[in-house]
Amino acid sequence: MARPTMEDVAKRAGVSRALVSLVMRGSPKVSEQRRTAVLRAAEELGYSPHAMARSLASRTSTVLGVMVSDLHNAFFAEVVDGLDSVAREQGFELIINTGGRSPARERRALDSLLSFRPAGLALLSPVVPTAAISTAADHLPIVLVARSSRVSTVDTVNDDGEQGVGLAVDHLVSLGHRDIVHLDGGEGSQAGPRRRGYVSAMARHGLDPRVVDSEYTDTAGARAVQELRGGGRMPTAVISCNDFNAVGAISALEEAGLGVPGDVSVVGYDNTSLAALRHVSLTTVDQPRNEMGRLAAEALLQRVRGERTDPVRHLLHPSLVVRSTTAPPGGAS
Amino acid sequence: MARPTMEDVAKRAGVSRALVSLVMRGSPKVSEQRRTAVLRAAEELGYSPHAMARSLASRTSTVLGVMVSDLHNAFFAEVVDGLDSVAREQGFELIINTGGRSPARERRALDSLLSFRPAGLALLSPVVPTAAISTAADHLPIVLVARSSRVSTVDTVNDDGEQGVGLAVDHLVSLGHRDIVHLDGGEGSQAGPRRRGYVSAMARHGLDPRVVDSEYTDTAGARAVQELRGGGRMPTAVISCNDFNAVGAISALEEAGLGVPGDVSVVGYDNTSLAALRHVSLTTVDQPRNEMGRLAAEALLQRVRGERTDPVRHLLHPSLVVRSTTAPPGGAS
DNA sequence: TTGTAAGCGTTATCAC
DNA sequence: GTGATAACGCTTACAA
Repeated sequence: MARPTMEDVAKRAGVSRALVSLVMRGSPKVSEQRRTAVLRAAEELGYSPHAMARSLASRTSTVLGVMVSDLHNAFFAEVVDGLDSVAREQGFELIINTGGRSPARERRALDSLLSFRPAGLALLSPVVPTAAISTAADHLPIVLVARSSRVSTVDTVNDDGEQGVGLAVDHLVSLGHRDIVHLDGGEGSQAGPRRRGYVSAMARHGLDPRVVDSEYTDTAGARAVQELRGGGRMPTAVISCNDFNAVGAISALEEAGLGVPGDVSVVGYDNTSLAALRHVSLTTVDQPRNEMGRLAAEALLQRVRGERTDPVRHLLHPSLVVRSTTAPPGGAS
Repeated sequence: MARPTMEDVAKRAGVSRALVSLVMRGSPKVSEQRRTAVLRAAEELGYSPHAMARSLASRTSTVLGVMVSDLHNAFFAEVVDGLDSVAREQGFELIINTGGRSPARERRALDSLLSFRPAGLALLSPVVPTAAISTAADHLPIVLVARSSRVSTVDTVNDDGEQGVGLAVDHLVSLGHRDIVHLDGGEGSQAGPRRRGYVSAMARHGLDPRVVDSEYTDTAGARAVQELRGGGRMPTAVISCNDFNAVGAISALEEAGLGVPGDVSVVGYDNTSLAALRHVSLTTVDQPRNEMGRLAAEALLQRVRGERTDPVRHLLHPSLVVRSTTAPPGGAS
């Protein structure tokens, strides 16, 4: 059960521990003969280097910590993919931990990650208080994804939610819609910019904004539509705060006998895999998630290498993906 | 930037390093006075213990490694939740890594996890070769989730796919269906048991099985339905290998002008959050994912504590969740 | 090119 | 109760 150590390999190869260390790290100043001897001994013993001991001795780390606030949301999976590919390219590896969208669990996840002394930390849509983040930022580089912050020592990567919802409004207006409602994300992350984007885009087109309180879930989307029906005037188009909400809205509309997009057009946000399902085929706003992950990793590694100390704030351009849930108002179903 | 060490805390509190260590580990044999002094010093310095150094010195680990084959599949998120809660209860923490369903990436993820010398390893639906797994199993406890294995040194946790699909067949037969097709998962994990369950359940009811090759994606499900239409006889019911496949099948059926469940009933597998969306409302087979995670963690920790060396093979009972995509054949749409 | 020796931050074993 | 001191597995000057 006990794993072999460098000492074991050294003994078997008849060399010193230090030499094994050099071979393991691919140093050029080792004779070919010794190198193969060491490598063979390691192979025979099934030796693999002890990352923790290495990091302890070298006072360096090749680990980036990632805190994913919610593993259930596929949004983060692609951000992690982006982080992973850049990290790997540059010789770093990821360790992931999850916060379950609870500040308490997130705090523990953060501490756990920190206890491994990673070179840097990426927090994906964290809900922990800013204070905890800025304290941690005193000790290592931190990048926030899908959460903005004014802390001057952390980098941030976000999509421009204002612009994204603006694209959705423009699209609907160009189709001829004038009565467009926004189903709001409430306290949810990034809900603010999306709402602001809606309001200002409507104003730009000289239209009256109508915001209905809702949340980032499909039942909330359905409920919002029911409220809308109770309230009297039905809009010709709905812009949801995210894809889940949009799907809930669609099913409530259909239950009410309203066709999508025949009677009401619906636009989502995030372009999750759900939106791409042919059964759903939702027009939605795409965030460049993979790119966000890549930029986050790069921001982290720049700081790790000491290339930069000023904070960087990436604001990426979202794009509209037109599918089958939007059409001119009053068109055939 | 450099983090404070135990030495720093000791100095500030005016005690020895060993005493700080005792306090950090909550030893009872420390005077109340010194304890609070140490704790305060640690707080002021922002000290947090160095997990790697601790593990190195104590020759123990309180870390469980988790390799998630595919972060995009929400199935695993709940398994991780189960693992996490048990691990936490027993004073362990998780570090997660992802394999992206590629054997090469998975190997790297495995090595990375191993390099932290965790107390045990949970592999969620891994695709790495058995050899790699059994080699690793020589050095630490390993549990496989959603992947069976005959390796005598690893534990496994699976749902009984045969039984699960049997439930689906029974349900459809009790509704009056006799012409039931299975859309097969091909090489996918757990596709074999599901197919066998279908065949034997059909035989039990004296019905002819009909298996159509497919895959675990919605486009594959749609394609299989198109083949079925081209082939002539349409069944009255379809059992998909998983929920994604089922949703694809539904949309292809609807595009063909066939109502679900009016003309054709559809059953999925996994009870993912997708199936629960009201817009989908899919009848499906539920795996007790959280429970699977909990059992996996418990199996691991039993071995870690040396309480057991014989392998354990958990085979959990799935259950049927009846929603809106199944009805008697020939019924109204 | 190779070996020796001194750490890295912690725990464990003793004495006091 | 408290404090030295020797590990843990590895890296890294520095010497040889």
